Amino acid sequence: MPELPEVEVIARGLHASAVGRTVESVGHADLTRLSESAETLLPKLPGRTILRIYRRAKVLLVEMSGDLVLAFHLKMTGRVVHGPKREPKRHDRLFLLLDDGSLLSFADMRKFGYVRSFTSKTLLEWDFLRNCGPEPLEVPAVDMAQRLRKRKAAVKSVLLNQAVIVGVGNIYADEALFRAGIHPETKAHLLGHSRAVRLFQELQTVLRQAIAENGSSIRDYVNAAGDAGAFQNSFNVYGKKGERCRVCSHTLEAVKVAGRTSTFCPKCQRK
DNA sequence: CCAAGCACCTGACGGC
DNA sequence: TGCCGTCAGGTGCTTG
Repeated sequence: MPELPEVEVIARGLHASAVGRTVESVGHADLTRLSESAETLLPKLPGRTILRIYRRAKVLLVEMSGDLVLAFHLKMTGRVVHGPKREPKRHDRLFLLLDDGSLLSFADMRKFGYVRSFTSKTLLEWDFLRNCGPEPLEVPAVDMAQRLRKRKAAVKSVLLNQAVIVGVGNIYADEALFRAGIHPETKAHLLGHSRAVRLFQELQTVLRQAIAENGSSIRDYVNAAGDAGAFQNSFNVYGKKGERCRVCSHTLEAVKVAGRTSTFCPKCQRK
């Protein structure tokens, strides 16, 4: 489900509504295949106060008192929602009951996602984050262009590679490539400097716009309050194979790059 | 080190 | 209606 904009929107929403609340109890837990076992994770939580909720790459981080950080990776279908207490449903994975009677819930239909706990020290040592590249909204487009052009793979797969730049997934890779007029199969190292810079300028624009519009909802994504985003209404190419290009009216096509469907306009996007 | 391909799950949708 | 194949906002592991 969530790429950078969606996780960012969730983090901001949770930060605004849940900071200062203390965990009273774990109301429900289905930790099957959840990376950290129930015996080690659950007893750590009651009594801790939520201090800060933020995002790094596509990971949602919940900083709690007593030097504990919960890391949620939502993968394709994970949700973290803060709202009124309710009964567990089929795909709910973890319920944290808070001291104002509200509920912080994690659900994940496909079970790809996970929760792990860290101290501030072990979080820094976590291989996943250590292997992550820079944040696209914190680094100049010129610097990202230089990183990209060191790779020989298709530009689309380089955009998806979290070791190069974090936060970009299939939606925003396709949308940024369209805006920059670049064919997804173009070899990254063959892109000229100016086209690579343009690509990251467009990427930054599309990520900021998506955050402002509350993220993109295809089927599963909802924000911290359980509401859908609106940016899917602004897509130019993602999921639009066979439709007309908004710019030139040519029929949009799709190819597989790095195993992912990549939709593009063959007239507007050149190798 | 880099790149490619499949595995991990469940559900929705289209074709027959 | 129902069965079957395909596809889905991501990453991890294996192989070359």
